[in-house]
Amino acid sequence: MEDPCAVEDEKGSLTNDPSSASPTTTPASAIPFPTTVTNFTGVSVTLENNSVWKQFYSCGTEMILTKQGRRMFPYCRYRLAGLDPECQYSLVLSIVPSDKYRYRWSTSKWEVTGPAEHQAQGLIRAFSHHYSPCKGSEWMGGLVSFYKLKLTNNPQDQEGHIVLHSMHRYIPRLHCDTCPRWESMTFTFPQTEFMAVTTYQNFRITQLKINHNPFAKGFREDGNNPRLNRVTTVTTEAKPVVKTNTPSSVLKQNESKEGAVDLMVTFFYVFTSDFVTHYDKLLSCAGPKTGTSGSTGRKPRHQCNP
DNA sequence: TCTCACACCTTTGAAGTGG
DNA sequence: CCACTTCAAAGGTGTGAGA
Repeated sequence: MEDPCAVEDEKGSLTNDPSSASPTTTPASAIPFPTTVTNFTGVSVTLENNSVWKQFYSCGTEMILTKQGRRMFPYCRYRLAGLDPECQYSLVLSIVPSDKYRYRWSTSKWEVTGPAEHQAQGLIRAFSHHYSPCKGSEWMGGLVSFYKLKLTNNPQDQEGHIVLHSMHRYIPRLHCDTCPRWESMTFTFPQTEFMAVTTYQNFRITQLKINHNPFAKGFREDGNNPRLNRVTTVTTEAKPVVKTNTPSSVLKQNESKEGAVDLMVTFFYVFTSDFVTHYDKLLSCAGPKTGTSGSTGRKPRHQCNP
């Protein structure tokens, strides 16, 4: 399936309705977080969809956890520079607690309710790009997207999804390791921090998700959606109607495919400090792109399904 | 707080059609 | 044989009821 977020940046301009802003939110433009991080060796990583992340961060990003696994939205998409073109690198996205607390949603803000739950050893916490390892020139030649990463709250998950605790705060970290591993670099973007939840708590986050995520298009206001009409009727006071004149229309205008090669991702397990890869099937599905098909280069579905 | 069924959506390859 | 259109399947989305 095509990268659903490929046009979100170009779209970029979520309705900036001041009247709908929560008193506790921060204007996205006022967030000083860096778009590009450069380490001491000169390697730099750019958060490609930074504008979207900033909009979500200004409201307090929430990510849904489900038993079967839910994709992140927005997801992490990077552009790398400064790598040794001939050196082999592995790219891994890990998601780590950003503090040691558990939270609850109280009317309009998050409150600490106690210490964080203990994260059991061996739980899946990282996601390796399936091109890993790959030459620096190839990593730098396109975008590195982790849109297939899924989050779950199921400790028994066997699908390779990242296991998190609901109502805890996390932050993704990009690891760039040379192969063989004699150097490791980690890049973190504070604006990608999020709260893991099983149900959205902040309705502004729901609005942002609906406006930006094409898979949630059915919840946008178009005047002909009986379900949305129902929701509007029932929750007029609590949930202002989603405005869509911008995102959905711009989305149509931006249906041209993203030029850069959008690298697929796959998963791997973390057992203590050892990474055990098991993505043979996905690798077999990661053929070259053909024709006007999407940017994932996936093979027919019946071959991809485990 | 969490799980599940649901309706609606996008994406994609296969099948069908016509030149 | 090729280009184009149509269709169905897979899978992603948030909602809302109920546990």
